[in-house]
Amino acid sequence: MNTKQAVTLLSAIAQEARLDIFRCLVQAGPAGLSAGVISQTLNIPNSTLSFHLKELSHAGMVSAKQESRFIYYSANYQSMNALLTYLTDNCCAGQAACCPDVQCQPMKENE
Amino acid sequence: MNTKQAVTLLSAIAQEARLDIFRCLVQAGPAGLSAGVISQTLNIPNSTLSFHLKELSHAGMVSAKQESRFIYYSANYQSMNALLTYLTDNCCAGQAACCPDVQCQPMKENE
DNA sequence: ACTATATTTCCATAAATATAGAAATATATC
DNA sequence: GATATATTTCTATATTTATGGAAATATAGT
Repeated sequence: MNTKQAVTLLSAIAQEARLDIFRCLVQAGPAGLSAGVISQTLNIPNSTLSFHLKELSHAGMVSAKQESRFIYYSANYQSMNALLTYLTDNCCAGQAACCPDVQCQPMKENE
Repeated sequence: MNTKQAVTLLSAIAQEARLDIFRCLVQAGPAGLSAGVISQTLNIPNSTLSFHLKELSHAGMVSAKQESRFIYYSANYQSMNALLTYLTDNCCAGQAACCPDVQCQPMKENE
């Protein structure tokens, strides 16, 4: 991971519609969601959604998989993880007193 | 943390100059660096740097502390951590098979 | 090949963002 | 109060990004 790559990934999710889309997909798990379902869930017009999905997948933040007429989009967890690692690498000048223990949290019932 | 707040933080670092600045500060630790040192280190003109520092601090990604003629900027680790947590919350539909163990890594000698 | 559904591309417009020189402001020292 | 240093604000310009309707493309079933 280098600065440019990280900026590409960050830019992809640094936008309200796309962050919503991304988080939807993160929570949906590896199976992903079709474009239509995302459009309905988040109330985003098709053409706008398509633009954002293209941005996300071009950046490598989500993956697309065609299945008959549907295209299933899913979060690219590898990219997400690489990005998080990049941001926290070597932090705090060795003081190790400032970083969280970020780990995958299984979804809770009430969320 | 909500979508808008997260987008604000992400937008702050989703830009090459600002990501460089931010990582510089992350690695510098809580003491931070003065604007002048950052300017020289990264070779960014004063006015441009000032613009980016304002973006970063306005977003809450860095903190500023005046000390005599100097202004010391430091990474806001709390914001960083909240952001990372927000991105990984409830991920993978409970499969818990996709997330990293992101933790503060003390700086290694050769870096 | 006709029809329905899913998604994307095209397009024009609107809005936000990045850049850096020059001038202004703030603080410190003599 | 004059001078030097640190940083910001002002300004204009250039560039990138977001939006959504309409048309186009792709896939599937009849």
